[in-house]
Amino acid sequence: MTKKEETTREKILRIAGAEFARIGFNGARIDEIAKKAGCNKATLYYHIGGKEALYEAVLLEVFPRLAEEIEERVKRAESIKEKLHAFVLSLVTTLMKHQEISPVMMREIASGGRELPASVLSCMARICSVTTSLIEQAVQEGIFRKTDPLLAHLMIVGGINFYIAGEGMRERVRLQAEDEHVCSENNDACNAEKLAEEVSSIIFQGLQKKV
Amino acid sequence: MTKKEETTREKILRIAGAEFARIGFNGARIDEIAKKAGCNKATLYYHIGGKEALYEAVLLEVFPRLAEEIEERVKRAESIKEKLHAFVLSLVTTLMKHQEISPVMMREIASGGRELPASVLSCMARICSVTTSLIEQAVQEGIFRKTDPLLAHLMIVGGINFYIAGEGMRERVRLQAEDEHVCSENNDACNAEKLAEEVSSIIFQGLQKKV
DNA sequence: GTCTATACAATGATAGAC
DNA sequence: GTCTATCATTGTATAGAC
Repeated sequence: MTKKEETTREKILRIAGAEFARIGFNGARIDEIAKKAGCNKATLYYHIGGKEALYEAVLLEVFPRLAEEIEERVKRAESIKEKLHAFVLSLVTTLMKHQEISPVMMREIASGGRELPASVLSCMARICSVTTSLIEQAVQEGIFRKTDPLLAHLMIVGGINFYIAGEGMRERVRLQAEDEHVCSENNDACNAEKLAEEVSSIIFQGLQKKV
Repeated sequence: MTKKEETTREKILRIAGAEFARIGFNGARIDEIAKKAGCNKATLYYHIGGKEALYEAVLLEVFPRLAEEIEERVKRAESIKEKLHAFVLSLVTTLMKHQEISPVMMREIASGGRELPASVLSCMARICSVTTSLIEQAVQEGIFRKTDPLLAHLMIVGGINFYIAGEGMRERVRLQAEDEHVCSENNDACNAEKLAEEVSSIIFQGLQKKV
């Protein structure tokens, strides 16, 4: 194992990821990222090369690996139910580990992926394809009723992203109205296993063909 | 009925909504909004008063009405199943009618609602509360199995938002890879009724206690 | 109410010393 | 590879004429 010291480039990417997640591409400031990364703005430009390149570098640090992992784990699982669960668990685990992805993904979708590098776009398409073809297969086999696979996919992905990225907003809501009885005072599903089990079972049962 | 001519202020708000939806608060430009609204930048400041005020005005144009409508329609429905469907249909209809809301909402959640005016935040809390208490009630009555109401809520809201706001990205994906067989070549669930029926039935069936 | 002109700050980016 | 200093541009906001 090589020496475990973070290079300047790695540190910049890590900080930049957090900043892009917090306030988005347009909101993030090169100055701020450099400062938080403990280096000079010029140093950042030396290593990376500009704001757009920085953004792409951050995304490429995560998305290809995510797509690969999902494809692999789903393939390894056997039944439809297990494949579905593998997909959800894989997604949840990654999104919880890399907290910056959910916010960035959500902003990109909101923007119609207009600024998204093609490389990243194709990763998202791959991920989407895993679920939709899985569901189509289940429909063919008569396990699921006829449905729009894309919608089911987006209920999974959208639900998980809202759940994970939404923690910040829920906290703000809590602070604002301590007395009003608002949602989620006890969100105990916030460990990956539980969350994945819950989501995949809702979708599986919800799509099952009634006998 | 008063004369149906759009005032300058109304036009500014309409254009601003579209711009905030397209590129977010930080991305939107006062210059651009004024230009598209066919007026001068100074005129915009005269009518509204600043970028933040503009943002809040745009949101207040929609969110309170949305929250009210949802509460009202859900209350009018009778069974749990009908209430759930009323919620989803109401949400879908409004989000499809006011295309700018989904993107703005998603960006706000991504940002932890940090820039969100308290007035708007409370609307979102009200909406959230409708589903969660509905689901809690169903759990009490033994219709639904024990579950995290917030998660179910977010699967509905997240799924719908991803579905509606995601159209732009899906188009980009299609353009990029015309030959690759990607998701959603026939998304025929894109009318409000069908979409709502699909979502609410997945959630209802998915949460039902098995007999 | 709407315009022109402009002040003023912030920001992405670079040149050049060390 | 990292820094200081600086530039050019853009973007929010306002003053004042009409």
